[in-house]
Amino acid sequence: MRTLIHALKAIADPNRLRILLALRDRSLCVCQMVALLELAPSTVSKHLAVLDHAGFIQAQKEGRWIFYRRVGREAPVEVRRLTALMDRLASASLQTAKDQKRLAKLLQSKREDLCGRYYASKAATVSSL
Amino acid sequence: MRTLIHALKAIADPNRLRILLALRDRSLCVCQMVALLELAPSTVSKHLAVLDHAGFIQAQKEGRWIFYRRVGREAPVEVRRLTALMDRLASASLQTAKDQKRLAKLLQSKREDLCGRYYASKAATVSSL
DNA sequence: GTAATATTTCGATATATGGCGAATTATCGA
DNA sequence: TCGATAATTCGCCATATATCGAAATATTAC
Repeated sequence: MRTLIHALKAIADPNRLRILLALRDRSLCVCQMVALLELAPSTVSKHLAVLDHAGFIQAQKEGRWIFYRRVGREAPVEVRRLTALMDRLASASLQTAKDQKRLAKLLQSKREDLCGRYYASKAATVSSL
Repeated sequence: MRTLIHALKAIADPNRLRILLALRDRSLCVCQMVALLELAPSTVSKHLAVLDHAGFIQAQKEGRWIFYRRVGREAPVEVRRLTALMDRLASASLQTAKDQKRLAKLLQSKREDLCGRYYASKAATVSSL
C-alpha cells in the first residue's frame, strides 16, 4: 500500500507524468528534459528524484551528463502496471502529442546547442562585462 | 490529461484509496465510512467530494442517509482503468484486508447502533447535565 | 589549473492539502 | 413542532508540495 501510494503521488503531477511519458522510447539527460518542460533545472531535478524514489526511473551517469531511463522488470509491480496504464491513457492527450513532437525536434539538434541555453542570460551578462 | 491527473490525485491518498476499495462490492453511507476510517465526518465528506469530482463515485440520497457507490460504465476511461488496477494492486495490501474484515463486522450491526457513535461524547456530555 | 557546463542541494516562498471543530442544512421521529 | 441525526460547508491550522534562484559539486575543455 505504501509503495502504491508513493507511486501514485509520483505520477499525479502533470510535469512528472510528462517526464515519464517522454522516457517511453528513449533515455534522456536532464538538460534535455529541462528544454522539454521549460522549467528551472533545479525543479526538474527534484521531479526526477521523486520519480526515482518511487521506482519509476533510474539514473545513469555518462560523463558530464546524467541520463534517466525507465526501470525495467526490476521495478515493483505497482510501478510497472501504472507505467503501462499511463502509456495507454496519456497517449491520447494533446500535451503528450506536443511533447513527442517537440522531443523529436530537440533530439535532432546537437546536445551542445541544446544544453546551456537556460544559463544563456547569466552567461551573456558575465561575458558582457 | 486533466482528467487523468485529477483522477490520479484523487486516489493518491491512503484514506481515499481505502474508501474506493471499500466500495468495491457494495454501496456505503457516509457514517459507515466514518466508522471504518475513524476520521471526522467533515474529513470523510471532503474525501468523498474529491472522489466524486474525479468521477470515481456518485451519491444517492436515501432518506436521512447518503449512499455512495462506484460509478459504472458512465465513468471516464481513466477512472475505470484506474479503479480496476487499484482493485488488483491493493487487494494484496494488509490495510485492505483489515478494512474488509472490519467492514464485514460493521455491516452486521444495525446502522442505528453504528451511526451516532462519533457524536457519542458530545451526546454524553449534554445528557449528563 | 581555470573556466565552463551539468546536475544537485539548499533556502525561501507561495499555494495546495488533510485534518479538525463549529455552524448550517435537511430529514426523520416522538 | 422540536429534538436528534446525517451530511456538508466553513474557517482554521499544520504540513506538504511546486517552483525558483543561489550555492555547492563534479566533470569536461582549453
